[in-house]
Amino acid sequence: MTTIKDVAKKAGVSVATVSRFLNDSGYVSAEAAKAVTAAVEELKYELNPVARSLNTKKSNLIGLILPDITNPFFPELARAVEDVALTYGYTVVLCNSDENPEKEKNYIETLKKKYIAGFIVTSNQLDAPHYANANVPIVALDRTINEKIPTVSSNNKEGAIMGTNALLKRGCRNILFLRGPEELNPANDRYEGFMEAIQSSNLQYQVVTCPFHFADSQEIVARVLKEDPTIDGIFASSDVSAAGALKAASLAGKRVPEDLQIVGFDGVAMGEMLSPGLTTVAQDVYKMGAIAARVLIKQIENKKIDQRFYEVPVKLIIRGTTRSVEE
Amino acid sequence: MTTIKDVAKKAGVSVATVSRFLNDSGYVSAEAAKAVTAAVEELKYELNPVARSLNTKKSNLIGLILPDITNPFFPELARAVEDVALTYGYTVVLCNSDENPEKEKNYIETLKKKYIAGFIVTSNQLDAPHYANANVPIVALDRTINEKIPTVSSNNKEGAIMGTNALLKRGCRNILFLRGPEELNPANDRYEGFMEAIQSSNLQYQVVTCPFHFADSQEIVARVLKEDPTIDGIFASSDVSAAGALKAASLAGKRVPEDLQIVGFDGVAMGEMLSPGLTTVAQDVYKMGAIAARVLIKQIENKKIDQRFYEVPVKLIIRGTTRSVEE
DNA sequence: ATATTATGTGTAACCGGTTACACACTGGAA
DNA sequence: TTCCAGTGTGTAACCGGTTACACATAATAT
Repeated sequence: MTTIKDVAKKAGVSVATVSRFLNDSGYVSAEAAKAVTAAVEELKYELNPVARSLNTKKSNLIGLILPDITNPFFPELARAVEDVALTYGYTVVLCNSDENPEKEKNYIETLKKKYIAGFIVTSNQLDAPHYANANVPIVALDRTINEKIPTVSSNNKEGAIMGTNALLKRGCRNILFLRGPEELNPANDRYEGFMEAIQSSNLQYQVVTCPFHFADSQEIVARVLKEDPTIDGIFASSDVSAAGALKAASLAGKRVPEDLQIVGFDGVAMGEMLSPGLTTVAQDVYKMGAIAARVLIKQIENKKIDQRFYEVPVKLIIRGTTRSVEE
Repeated sequence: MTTIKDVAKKAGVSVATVSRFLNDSGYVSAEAAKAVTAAVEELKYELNPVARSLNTKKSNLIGLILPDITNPFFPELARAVEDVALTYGYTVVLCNSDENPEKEKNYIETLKKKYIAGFIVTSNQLDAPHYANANVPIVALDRTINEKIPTVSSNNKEGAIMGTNALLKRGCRNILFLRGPEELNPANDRYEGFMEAIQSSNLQYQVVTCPFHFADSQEIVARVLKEDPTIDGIFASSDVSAAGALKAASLAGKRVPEDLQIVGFDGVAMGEMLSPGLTTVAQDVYKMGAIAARVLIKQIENKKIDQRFYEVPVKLIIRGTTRSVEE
């Protein structure tokens, strides 16, 4: 392995000069620069990031902390983060937290020892002291914030309004809203949006809390549909729940979308594969991840951040679980 | 930050003794051990992994190279790898290669500079020189091998035989096999399994190549079904293709499973959400990832590896796209 | 009693960089 | 002419560990 010393020797300068040249710090004469460039080229010198880390106390590692990569929402996020990180020369460390504060804390401490450059976090624990005291750049994704931490999320409330209106516009008169878990901030925003839209309509509705889990959702919807057969629209806070609803509906002999219309939230690929295809409020998950990564890197590199909150717009995708609009 | 020197001073011994104690290398008296333990405790000393890496030329980083975490097959794999890595004290770096040898090479080189401990790779490029010359422990996952690299995969051929027989046993007389891309080793093994099973039956069949992609599969199946309406069974080499087939079938007015039975391959969660639920040959993806991680860590830690090939058994999951067995 | 071997410890070099500091030189300002 | 700021460079300390080596002592073999 060739080291900075080899380069210095070959270029006929000191290691300090080589280092200054490589880091573009301090003065280096044109002459020296040329000699160093040549030596680097000739020796195929590549800087050792570990050695550098040791004295700069910095690295180009980014920690991506998310509950569970297995949850269909996160892979795309991870992909976006990794793509952006790569173009800026950063490396992504994957951390599945299972929403467990202990695990999160553990990751943070372990990685801080490696001089990690920053974290992108999807967690409810963001106000926990290990974040506040982390003393490392952080960006919060999807979930809420400690006021000081930049946050990227979908425009959940707006999306919920769009989704609700989509059902209203298509003639639903009795809507079931599948509300997500109360600990989840996005779920609350969606709930708010739904309430706002439905209340200004004066139509009948009901709200049932329902985890973002297929089988549970199916069961819950099956029950509710039996209790109240007049339900003609379901707005689920997640696509997985919507899929559960769709299954429950078809098992209950409801025709979708003729008897019952369904709208999901998320826009995961699976929605397209269902029959009929799932109408949904799609998040631009990739974009969220990409923005989060960029904002984090800006922080890391001490560039000015223009905003503290980034809301990524959401898009209504019409497929087969809703009817065509009544004019 | 407390360093090994602080510990040495407080314990009244030299740094060498502290280091020897911490690494359990060389001789350390009981007395010294006690003093060091106490000092570590009192100062809350934690070893700096970067400094250690610098001279040992080792780290506890594991690179996970896969085509695209967004592909539903991989998150579970990643999860398993990360889980196992965590319990052994390793950290996982996520690398999306897009099956691009240049990107793979890049990751390998970048990470080798960080003294990465080893790689888990899902790639077709495994014989490329940058793997052969990588000079780092590697485990191949799902895809094939350079002879020398330990490999973990599903029992694809056996699985294909099971899937085919499931259709045969349920009375299919004209089966369409959706073969996966020819570059993919698992796809070839599945093809082999299908051929073996079907040929010993003397029944009619046809094989169509079809990417692991929903919309493409749907289109291909729609066309084939139109050309040959007597097809009464489809065995798809992936669940995504099976989903496409299911959609095409229902759009073509075929009743599943009455007129047409479908079996997929993979066992992704989405299969359950379809209507009817997808019968499929399920891989134990988590297990594959976990085994790969364990085998890699064994290699890293110079423990003996008992095998070179690990075949993880596959399981037939019967759901609604197949009929009950004719006795 | 002497030669080995095993045990225990500290000093200092080293891993491969960065950077504080000292020093030299140049050119313009006073 | 003198002073100072700006430019350019090298020496050596330092980041926080590991480890080769030298040395001392205790235990065992001969």
